[in-house]
Formats: sequence, structure tokens, C-alpha cells
Amino acid sequence: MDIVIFTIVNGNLKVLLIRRKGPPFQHMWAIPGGFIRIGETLEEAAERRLFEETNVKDIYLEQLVTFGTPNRDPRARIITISHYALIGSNKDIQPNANAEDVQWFSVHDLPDLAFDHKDIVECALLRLKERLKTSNIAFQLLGHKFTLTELQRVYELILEKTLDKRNFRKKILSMGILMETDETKMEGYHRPAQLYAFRERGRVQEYEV
Amino acid sequence: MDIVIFTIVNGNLKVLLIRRKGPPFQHMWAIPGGFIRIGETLEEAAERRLFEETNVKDIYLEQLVTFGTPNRDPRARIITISHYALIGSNKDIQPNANAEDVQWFSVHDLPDLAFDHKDIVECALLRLKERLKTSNIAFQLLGHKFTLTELQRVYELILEKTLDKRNFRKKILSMGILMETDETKMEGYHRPAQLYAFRERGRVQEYEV
DNA sequence: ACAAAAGTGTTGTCCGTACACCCATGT
DNA sequence: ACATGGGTGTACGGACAACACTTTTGT
Repeated sequence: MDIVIFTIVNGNLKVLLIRRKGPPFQHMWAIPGGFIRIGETLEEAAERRLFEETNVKDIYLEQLVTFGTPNRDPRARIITISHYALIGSNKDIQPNANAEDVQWFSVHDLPDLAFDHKDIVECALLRLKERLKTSNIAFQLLGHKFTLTELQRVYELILEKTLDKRNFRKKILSMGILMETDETKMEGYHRPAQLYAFRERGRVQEYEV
Repeated sequence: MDIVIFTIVNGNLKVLLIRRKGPPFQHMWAIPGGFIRIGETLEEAAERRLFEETNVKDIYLEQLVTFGTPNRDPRARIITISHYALIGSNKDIQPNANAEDVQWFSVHDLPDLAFDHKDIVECALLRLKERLKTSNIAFQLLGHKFTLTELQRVYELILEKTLDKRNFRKKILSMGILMETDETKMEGYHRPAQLYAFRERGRVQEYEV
């Protein structure tokens, strides 16, 4: 099982990579993964691995695709069930291991990856784009309170295009899942931004049928 | 690996089921499946199994989801990569085995299924509905030539709702992937229907991004 | 006063939906 | 002539896209 872990740092969409200590693909970067234990569901295995690597729990996690080309691992026939996870910017992520071996990389500026992990990351990005259209999943990348501009940046980062501010706000507010808080956020020498929060904390909803 | 095989028979959406000969779930119905061989890709394994069961090749096949709850198989920890396949009504399907043990069932009138196969079939149906909106996948369930009414029935069967004839035709024809043939199809005592065919034979296309 | 991002409405276009009648055929 | 499904066009409404100026703040 492998996981593509996304988060947003400094306005960039990042993926967590681990440098491999041993062969095959020694010293190359790879997404976190591992074997599923006998008593675990697939989801539990992914959650466990996610926690080991980032120390966070209760994160949005979704199964992606299963990759199983016979020679994807030179050692043996290994089939991997890929997942992706979204970590909100409110979470304090402290990679457990040595900082040299675990790092966040901008998703559009990745190093060469071990195995077929490049394909897995691309697949995760594609899924993320799809989900953005039919769910409110993007909110999972933010904290409990956020400005509408921050939310818009998340959409723009994932879709890789700029959006119109007025249209974006109209659409998001018309979904009726946000409420204004009485707080504002001051950043730089300009008008402070209104902070918003979920009406229902953190529920992921699908739209359309 | 397991496969949900769909086809349309007598205007009903059908799924191929096999009656289990041995335990566990002896005598219950199950979707076709089997173990992936060492040299095979996941897709090849599914294609092989599909051919063994139905004698057809070059069929639309897509990976679905991987199920791996620890106790889904009482014998051992077995993880299954589920797939679904669409068989066109032009294909002559001759189940290889004894007809008593391999049968088509209407998808909305299934018997109790072994393992978690009910979930897998539901998952396949859901995926089919999604794909119907964003691709021309439905055409895979028809032959090379078909009437627009036949195509509409496919959509209606999968979406479980009736569609407006005029709107449906407008939409399908505006996709520009069909062409009229010079043949018509006579069925019953009424005006014959125009037969259509693909411009590009059988390509599955995705729409939107 | 100015720089910088926050915030706010209107208009046109396109797509999906609703809806009713004539056509070609075999009996 | 009639029963049956094949085939066709128009009008409305909602969603999305394009577009520019005022507001609030710190310097």
C-alpha cells in the first residue's frame, strides 16, 4: 500500500516523499508505503502509515487505484493499492524521521521517483481535480477557519488555472456550507479578510448524482 | 481479482454470475474471479478470466476498487481487485461451463451473493452511472450498428430513469461521434428506425476535464 | 496620499429541460 | 383506417463566464 500525502505549504501544493535507504532505487525519493498487516483493513493500513510518517490522525483518505505491473518492483511481484490523503494547514506536521530523509516537495517540481510512483502521484492529482468539481474536498486542505481568498488559492493550485474572484465567491457561498465568523485575518498592509468556517465541521460532501 | 460483467439482454441490464461449487458460500452465486498469475498484469488477469467465462475478447474493461476487509473470505486474508466489463450485444456469448452454473441476472434482481460481491456489483453500477455522464462508454453495450432508441434504452437502464427522446437525440448527435448508415431496422408494425454507427469504431472517449 | 488585497453586481451565453405533433410501416 | 414506435423544433430558466470599481488597512 502506498500513499500520496498532500498539503499546502507557503501557497504551494506539496507531496510528502521519503528517501529510500536501501535498494532497490536506493537514495531515490518515494511516496510512503508499506505492507498491509493481517488484521488490518486497507484503510487502517493507510491510516497507520500516515500516522507513522506525519503524526496526524483523522485525515481525509481515499483509495485510488491498484498498480500491479509484474516488474514494477525488481525484487518480487508486488501489487500496491495506492491512496491519497489531504492534510489541513492547521495540522502541525512533524515528520518523525530525520528531516533529510523526509521532505515536502512541490507537486509540479518533483524529483525522479522510485518504482512507478510518478504514475501514482499523477493519478492522485487527476483524482483530486475530478473531486474538486463534485465535492467540497478542497476544504480538507485548510484549517478550521480560512479566508475565501485562501480557499480560492487551493482551487487554483489544484486546477492549475486562475479563477474569477467574484464568480468563485458566489459559487462557494451559494453552496451554503460556510458561515462567517466574527474574526478577520490581517496579513500585510491592506484590508483584513473575513474568516469563514464550516457550518458542519469538516464533512466531505459529494454533489450531483 | 473479480469482474462484474455487464451486458444487455432483452432490454435488461444483466450481470454474469457463477454458482459456487465448493465452500465457502457453497451453492451461492458469485461474480467471476480468480488469482492473478505471476507474469500477468492486473488487466491481463481480468481479460483472461473474462475470456474463460464468456469466450469474448477486446471488451471494455476498467479497474474498479480494491476490497480487502480482513474477514471478507473466511478461509484466509484475500484482497480482491475488482473490475467491470461491458459486453456489446453483438457479441455471441457462450458461457463455457454448464448453463446451470453460469447465468445472467438482471442487475436489479440479484440473488444473495457470496463474499462481499453485492458491494462490488453496487460499486460497479455506481461507476457506470458516473462514466455515463462524462464518456461515451454506453456505446460499448451495443453492437456496431444500433438505433438511437436502443442507445437511449441503455442510458435509461443504467440511470434508472426515463429520458426525453428529443433532448437525448439532440445531445448524442451533437457529440458528433455517430454517423447515419444507409440501413434501417424494422421491428414490429411501425416505421423502421435509422441505424447509426461510430465514425471511429469503438473508441471510448472521456469528456470534460 | 498611496499601495495592496478585500469585497461586491450585472449582463450575456450556453446548456439542460419541458413539451406535442407528424411520419412510415404492416395488418 | 389504425395501431405502433420513429422522428422532429421551440421556448424557458439556471448556471457559468466575463468584466471594474469601491473599501479598508498600515505606512
